[in-house]
Amino acid sequence: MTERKREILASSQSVLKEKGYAATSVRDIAKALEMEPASLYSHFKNKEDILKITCFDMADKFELAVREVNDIYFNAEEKLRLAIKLHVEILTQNLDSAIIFIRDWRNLTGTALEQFLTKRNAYEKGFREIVQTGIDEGVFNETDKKFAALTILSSVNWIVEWYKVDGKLNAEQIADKLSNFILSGLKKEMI
Amino acid sequence: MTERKREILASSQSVLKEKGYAATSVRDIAKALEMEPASLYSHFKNKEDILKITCFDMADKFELAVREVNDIYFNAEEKLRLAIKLHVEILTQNLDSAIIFIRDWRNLTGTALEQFLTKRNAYEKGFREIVQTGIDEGVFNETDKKFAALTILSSVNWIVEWYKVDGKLNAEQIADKLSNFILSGLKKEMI
DNA sequence: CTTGCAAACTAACGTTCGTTAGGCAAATAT
DNA sequence: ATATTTGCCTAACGAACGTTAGTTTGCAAG
Repeated sequence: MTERKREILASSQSVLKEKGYAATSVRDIAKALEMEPASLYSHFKNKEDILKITCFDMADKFELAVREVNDIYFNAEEKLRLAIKLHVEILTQNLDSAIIFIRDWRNLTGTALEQFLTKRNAYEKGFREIVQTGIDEGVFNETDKKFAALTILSSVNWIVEWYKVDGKLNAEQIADKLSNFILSGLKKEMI
Repeated sequence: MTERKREILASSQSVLKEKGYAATSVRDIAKALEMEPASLYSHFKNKEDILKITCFDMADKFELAVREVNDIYFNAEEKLRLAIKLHVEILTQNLDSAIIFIRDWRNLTGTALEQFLTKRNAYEKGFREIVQTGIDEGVFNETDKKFAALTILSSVNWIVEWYKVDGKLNAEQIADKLSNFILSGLKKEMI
């Protein structure tokens, strides 16, 4: 990926995050770059290509992060805290892409959609494994793993709806708050 | 609203929820109804009208529910459990509309968008008040109310992503699970 | 100086989009 | 029985869509 392509991608993502993939035209994207719509096709195969690259880049980042966490030998609480921290960091450091990843993946078609779902599923499985670890260790309440993992991910992903880069909370603080919120619900009370 | 209009609206929502508002054409909607695109305009002002009605109907339902909860004198835990239960019921009983409400409201324009956001804000405020009640009563941990309310709502809204009408969990069971998950995180430990 | 290449351009293609105008038939109201 | 309304139709509009073909520009390597 050339420097210029990365530049164009970043601008495209900034435009796409505003109105969503389907409601944004190639002409909108070109306009923000002060170039002709046709010029974009020197860099990208087509419009969906931009979406594909964005979604898969994000999916790769998340997949890598959760695999890393599961490879390291921590206890479950540490694992979950780390997973949430890495997730929040990826979200906040790539906010435009993250918004597109979360909202617009449905516009992928054909095999791209299938592959995306496979990747996303692997990621969710990673979270479920963390929850399972906690149950095995006896520190998390027995619970529907899938339900718990999805609930956790939904809370975490939702931050893109309100996170502002210059807000008063940084990624680590958000991750801490969220982890506390989630964990004290999941953790078995040790009386 | 005539019977026929309601019928067309329901079918439209069923189509819209699949690919999203922006990616769905008026022709797609008409096709599902086995009628001509132009005929839709006997019932709706334009395409956005369908989105508007859908989003505002849902917003009204939610707003009514949370106001009801806040009017009734319950303790905070009961209030939150009831609010979540009502919310889940509204979601699951209007799944098509709910999906559109959650995913596609951004496609509203002008004053409709403003009014929608005002309504949604009132709803979130209702949730925040419940959290506040709990803090006042000393049964919820002191916490950023806005943060807590948004996190709760995100978990609850996310169920539209995996809820299946014929699944093994009904609305009440989902609400119970979610409430337990959320509440034991929010509740102060009484040792 | 020439060649090669990357990145942009102009022009336009065929398609699909949301929407309107006007008419026709059946149901309903007077 | 007649008038009105409702619900749909056919036809078509202009605009916007994603994309392609072919060309020009500017820079870097030979």
